[in-house]
Amino acid sequence: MTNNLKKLKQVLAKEGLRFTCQREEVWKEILSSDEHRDADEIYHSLREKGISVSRATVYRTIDVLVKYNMVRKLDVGVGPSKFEHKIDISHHDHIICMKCGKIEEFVVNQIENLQERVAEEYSFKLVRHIHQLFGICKDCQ
Amino acid sequence: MTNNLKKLKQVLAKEGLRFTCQREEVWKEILSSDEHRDADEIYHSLREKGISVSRATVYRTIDVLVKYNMVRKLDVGVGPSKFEHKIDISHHDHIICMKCGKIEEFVVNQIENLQERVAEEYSFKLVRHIHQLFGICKDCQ
DNA sequence: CCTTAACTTGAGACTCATTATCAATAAGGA
DNA sequence: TCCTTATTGATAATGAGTCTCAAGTTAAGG
Repeated sequence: MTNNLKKLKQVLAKEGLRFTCQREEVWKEILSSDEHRDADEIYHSLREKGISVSRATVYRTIDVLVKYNMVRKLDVGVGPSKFEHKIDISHHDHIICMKCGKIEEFVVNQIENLQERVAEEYSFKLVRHIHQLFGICKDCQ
Repeated sequence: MTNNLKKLKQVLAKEGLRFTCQREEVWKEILSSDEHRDADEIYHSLREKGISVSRATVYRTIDVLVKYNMVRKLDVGVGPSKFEHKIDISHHDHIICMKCGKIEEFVVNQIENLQERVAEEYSFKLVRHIHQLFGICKDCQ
């Protein structure tokens, strides 16, 4: 945990930003769960814990965390983006149920490698990717 | 072309919707280009041709076309969604330049197959997928 | 510890893509 | 043609996310 706080400080320093208790709280809140939550859920969770942070600050902090690869932004096709921290989490993509919204994670290394090859082929420097499978889960069929 | 109009009529019938000249014009407009355009671009292109269709109708028509797999919705991460028709177009995914917005298309059959396997593994009935690579293209590096 | 300049915060206004509303209009079956 | 019902379009509403700016904090220098 202290390690992750250090990470936040480093990142803020690198960006020329200050370390504030709000940014610390947002980061700790995101770290505290492995769920996929949207900005508003994170905001309300902080509020319920009696921590006063504004919605704007939640968004602003998440932006930095996403930029430095500490948080992943998940565009689920409808409604607000979801976020998940990437600490001690190995890379994975998502398979999403179009009926109930359930999100499962998957990894196929072969796909990861093929993506790199595609980027090379088109002379792109690959920064990130979105790979989401949408379907109907067992419970909803 | 007549074939594609027939397709529109069939789809509308299946949905219990009426065949109107507005829906016809929107569909023809989308078919007329292989670019990735957003709803507003499609709307304005119709306007410039002297065809009077409202933005609302453009969106409403696209919804149906997307539902019936005649048009693909492309969420490019920032700004409005882009659309492309899927007539006589083989399946492909996209690699997008984060700087200039250039969109290239790619296909890797192996990836397609692996996706099917993932869906099976998680007992999902696969409906669609998003697979987008984001990076910096050669010209922007 | 104080001062100061610069950064950050928060509340709410704002943006912009998309959706909803609803009166007027058009489609298409009887 | 008439009549019922769907559709259209102008515009209002929505909702996620961003911007604004006065007031509050931070931290570097003295």
